Amino acid sequence: MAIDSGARGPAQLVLTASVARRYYLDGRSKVEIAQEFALSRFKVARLLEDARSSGLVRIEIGHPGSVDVELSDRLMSTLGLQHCVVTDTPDDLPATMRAHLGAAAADLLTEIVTPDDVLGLSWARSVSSMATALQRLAPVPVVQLTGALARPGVDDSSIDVVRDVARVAGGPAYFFYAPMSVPDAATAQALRRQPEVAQAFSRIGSVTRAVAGVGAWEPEQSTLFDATGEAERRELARQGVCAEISGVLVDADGNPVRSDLTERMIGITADQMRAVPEVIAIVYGRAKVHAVLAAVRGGMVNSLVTHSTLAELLIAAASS
Amino acid sequence: MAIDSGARGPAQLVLTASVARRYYLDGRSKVEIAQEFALSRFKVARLLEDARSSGLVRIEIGHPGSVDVELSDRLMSTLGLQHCVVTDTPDDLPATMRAHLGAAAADLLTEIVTPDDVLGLSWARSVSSMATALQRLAPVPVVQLTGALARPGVDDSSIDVVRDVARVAGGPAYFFYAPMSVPDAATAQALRRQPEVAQAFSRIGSVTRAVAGVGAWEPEQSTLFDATGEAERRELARQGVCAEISGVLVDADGNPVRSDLTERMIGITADQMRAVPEVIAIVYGRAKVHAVLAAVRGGMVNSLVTHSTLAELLIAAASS
DNA sequence: CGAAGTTCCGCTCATATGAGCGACAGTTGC
DNA sequence: GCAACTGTCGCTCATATGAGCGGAACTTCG
Repeated sequence: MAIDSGARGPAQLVLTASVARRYYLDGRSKVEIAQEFALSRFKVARLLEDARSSGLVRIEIGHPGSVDVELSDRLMSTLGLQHCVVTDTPDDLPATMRAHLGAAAADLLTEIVTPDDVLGLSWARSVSSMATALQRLAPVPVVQLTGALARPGVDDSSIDVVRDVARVAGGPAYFFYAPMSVPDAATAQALRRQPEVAQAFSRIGSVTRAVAGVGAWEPEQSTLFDATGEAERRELARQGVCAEISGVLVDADGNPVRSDLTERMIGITADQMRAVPEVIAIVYGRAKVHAVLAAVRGGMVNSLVTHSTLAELLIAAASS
Repeated sequence: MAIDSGARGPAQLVLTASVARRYYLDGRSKVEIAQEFALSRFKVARLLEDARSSGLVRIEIGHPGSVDVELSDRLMSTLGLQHCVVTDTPDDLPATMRAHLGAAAADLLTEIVTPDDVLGLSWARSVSSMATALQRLAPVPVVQLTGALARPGVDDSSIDVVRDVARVAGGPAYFFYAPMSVPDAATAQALRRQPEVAQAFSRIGSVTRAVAGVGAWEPEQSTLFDATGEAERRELARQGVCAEISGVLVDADGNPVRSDLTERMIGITADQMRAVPEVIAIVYGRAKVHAVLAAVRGGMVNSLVTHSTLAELLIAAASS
């Protein structure tokens, strides 16, 4: 009936509360409190335990901003991430969410990038949103990790993400104009030999932090999927492709899936991506649960910027 | 602008929250946390300080019942009381408040009275309410401290408070039937020599805990005031009478006021009351602020059972 | 560029604290 | 009446913790 299991009567209750106030709010030591109330310090400790377990003292952790720190923490430890930022952005328009998460990711990047870092950027709309929101960055080199994939009819005007970010940072930019995938391996080979491309690629090994999006191998859930022919999509799906991270395809366990397409891609390879110390993915949408899990399990991604809904789903899926 | 002064970015924020959760909610030690996050224990301590001062960690003390523990604590330390129970009873009908406070006082008494105590009861409606609510009490002697003062037209049917409480306790009752005040000193003298009265009075010195009401020397604020002739009321007011506790009259500083009436009272004296180790007063109503302060200052009362409104007023008045 | 703050960090050492123990009192069941 | 049980208390001793310090990195001026 009574919720307060510890207290036997009002005097006990008030005493416990007094002790708790002095300890938790006034910051006095248990020894001091014990002296003040003529109790043993053990008694004080037991009263405080009672106060905690009976709910007389309630401790809450949270903050007034848009970051759900508790959820971020849980997601971080559940997936073993390096960094994790979960915003409580409502699940409305993709563009809105992208903007929110982009801003959150920009804040994160501003905070964690040091002058010793080398920043890699993949081509994704969420990365572009981040670039837009970015206002300050340590002076680091910025390296383009993949070719661009402009979708017909959609002008993102954001092929210059790398250049923009480098301008904010005040560091050198290693970028190139090339598509993410081409029709045949020979063309890809040729492109990779282009001076700008080759120079950017030569820097990939020294990248210390990268930002990418994660796509699920489904319609509308990956720019690369949408740009790939139907037959090839199906073939790749048959081979177990589950997620696409900056052009790198992995199956549900996070293992890279090699295929014809791999040869025709202009961009970072699976091994190179795994070698980057920190890859931050900006992801949103319920549909991407398994793709994100795959990317994390495969070691492609080790930090996340996402929203509450997906975070909860990820935790649930990872725990089962 | 930002309330969280401590955190410089989302990563810092999430880290601080994680550390705080492990420390405050999971009960891990700072050393453990330091190891887990590869920080020095000092850094952990500083993060926790930040978390506290920035409001990321909020600690509240309160409980779901009717006792306002925080206010009780503050009133207790402000007035230097032994015990204090403040309920958040709304200020409605006096009878309702009396019943609530009576129940609270009964709980308090049940809790703090030990078999070694001797209990003294004064005559007051609030004490009667307490007796009604009392359901359990250590087997102690119960001593009547004053004569009764039945008001014309009000049948309290509670002249037997002492007998009732003693029955609940299972201890001996020392009670008598006599009025609180009589028209002349000689009659008072004679009454005091009555065997029952004398026997009860002889126990007053051994009383260890007493329960009383506190009256303000104003109309409707003291049964004794209302029962006293107008001339005498005024004369006593002129002498500075501010409060009445179980028939004992004190001025605003708590000093006893001796007068004709004193000689004509049947009950405990000021000196005897001050000698009782713990006198618990049950008081309600905004009008009694100064009376209660006087009673406490004079050492007549050293524990209080009251309601939030009066408690706040008492704290405000005592602090000024 | 150099000097004077300013902030952050991790150290030492005295103190505060917790785990676990045995003593003791009150309760229960025979 | 007595024995087992239960809950409370305060102890010891190893560990956790805080106050205050000095050094290093970074800022801010001249």
